[in-house]
Amino acid sequence: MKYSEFLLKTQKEQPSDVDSTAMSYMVRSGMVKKVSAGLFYYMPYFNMILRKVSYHLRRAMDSMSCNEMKFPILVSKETLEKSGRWNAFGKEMFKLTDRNNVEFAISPTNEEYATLVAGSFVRSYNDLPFSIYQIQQKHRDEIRPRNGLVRAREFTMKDAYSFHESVADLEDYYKRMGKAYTDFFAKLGIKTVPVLADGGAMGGIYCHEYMAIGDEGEADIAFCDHCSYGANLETVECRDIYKENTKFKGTYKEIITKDVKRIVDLTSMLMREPKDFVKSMVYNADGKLVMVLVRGDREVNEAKLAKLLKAVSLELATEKEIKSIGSVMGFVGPIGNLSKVRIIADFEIKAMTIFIVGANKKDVHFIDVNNADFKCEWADLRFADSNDVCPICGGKLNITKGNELGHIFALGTRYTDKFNTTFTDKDGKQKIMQMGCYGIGLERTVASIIDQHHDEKGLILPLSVAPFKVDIIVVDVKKPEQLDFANKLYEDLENKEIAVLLDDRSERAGVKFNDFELIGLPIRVTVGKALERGEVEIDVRKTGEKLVVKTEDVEKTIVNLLKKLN
RNA sequence: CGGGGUGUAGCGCAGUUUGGUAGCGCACGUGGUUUGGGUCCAUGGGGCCGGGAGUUCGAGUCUCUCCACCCCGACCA
Repeated sequence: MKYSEFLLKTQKEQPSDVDSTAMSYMVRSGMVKKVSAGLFYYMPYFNMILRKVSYHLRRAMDSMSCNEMKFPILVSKETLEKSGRWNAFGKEMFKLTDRNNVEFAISPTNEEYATLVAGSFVRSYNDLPFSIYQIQQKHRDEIRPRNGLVRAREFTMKDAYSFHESVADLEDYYKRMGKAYTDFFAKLGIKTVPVLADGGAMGGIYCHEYMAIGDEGEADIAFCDHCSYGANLETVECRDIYKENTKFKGTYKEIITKDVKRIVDLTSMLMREPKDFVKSMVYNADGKLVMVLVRGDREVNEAKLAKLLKAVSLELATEKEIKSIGSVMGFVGPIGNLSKVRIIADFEIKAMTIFIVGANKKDVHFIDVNNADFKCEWADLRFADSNDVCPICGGKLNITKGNELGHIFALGTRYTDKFNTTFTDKDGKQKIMQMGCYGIGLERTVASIIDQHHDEKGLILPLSVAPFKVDIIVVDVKKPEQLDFANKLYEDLENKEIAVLLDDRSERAGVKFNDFELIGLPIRVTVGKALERGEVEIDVRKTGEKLVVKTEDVEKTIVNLLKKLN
């Protein structure tokens, strides 16, 4: 490709509304342009990188004997209701209606179709296992799109689905797919770690997220120092290591706290720390009201709560609902004449002796409350932090940020049950298939490559994803000998299947050098004044290595450098 | 959905307080200059000042309204 014919416009200035380093480089290097919230133009250079990523992804899927196909993007309400996801995915899906008033969703992922495909093609165990995948645009009506391409409303997803005759076979395939994911990300130069995660709307037996480590990551992940344990922070179990302490039982009394609802305001008023409070929050779980207690400086872990209650929908109660249990918003607590409400407290509260809670009356709190002053169930309801220990071995937990690039699920019969997807087993009996699904977000993957491979001047693309391996810079395009030599080299390299960007623009050398560094191609060949001595210069972006080579040795040198970079 | 903010040239912004010919930098065109690290000089083009309604002799600026986008929150009961 000649730069003069390539639609690539870089910019010097920092874009104003980007919130991540990767996004800033993507905009400056002319890769993407935002159209509206969470929607982007993918400009040619970015599109080429995406194609490189897809290429490696297809090879990874090939290695898993996974068959590429394509599902419709529209899925009917009827189909999604069968799996229960019309509601479970809910507002996250874009929905539309056809001229006959049939409702559809623009698919957020395709378990339903995959299951239907399995049902219609698999007759007996002889057809199993099999797996299918597609690389397709996905649409999600995100609450708030952010972080550029990391949380967009439209994105490219590789979604794969596998079907098995037994759980053992599923688990074997799941493990191998995990390995294929790790290798795939490594091929792109991304450091990832698999962590145990929460299935959310997908459901299933268990699942792992593939997290790219990065300071600007959206998710918190925890690792153990000693064993190989790694998990999304929201799933990390906090052990019940607390002994009930009833020392100051029954000593509580009312205090007036007029117009003070928030804990921060109460702390200054009462000269206490947030951890001297117990927060009481009322949730509506599938229509039932539940009061949840956590220490004042903690946050309720809704994923854990939903799991405990086996709730599909979980929301904070409204003011009206709080009234209905005999309390007042802002002054909720576990002590008093409360009706129709289950009270669940975090384990940690067991050890608390004198603390503050709402008194279920406007402008009143109780002070010096003991955990034995009310009845409740105990459970693990909070987020773990770095003071918690590894739930497997008891080692020290480290907490860091990461971005979820891939997510694999051992679904079991979560979907195949609903669609009655059966096969005839060896014994002649009909059995339900075991299923797994495996996703990767492509744009996020590119963002993580950039996040992990850049310097202050721009990108440093790994060879595996660089759309061009070599950038030939013609210092002075008005000198025919420079242009001729560059053109010849360009053709020779292209004939060897080495993709080249030939910078033949009539810009000053500095502009071309800066663009080379910004867009991050691996090798720069400078055709300039040294050509008079029969020499050109070669720069390696990643290592900073600089070579001066004879014109007749250029090709050989490039081939060798590329081998070394690989 | 709640709170806050911003909409002015392709991009980044000033101008709005106090109404009076729409500006700056980058980018772009032309001429020259320079030529191995984003040259310099001159000159030019480009705007429904987010949309609508109003107040006014006159609105980018004031009022009302709608829209879009951004940030924070959406559990702090």
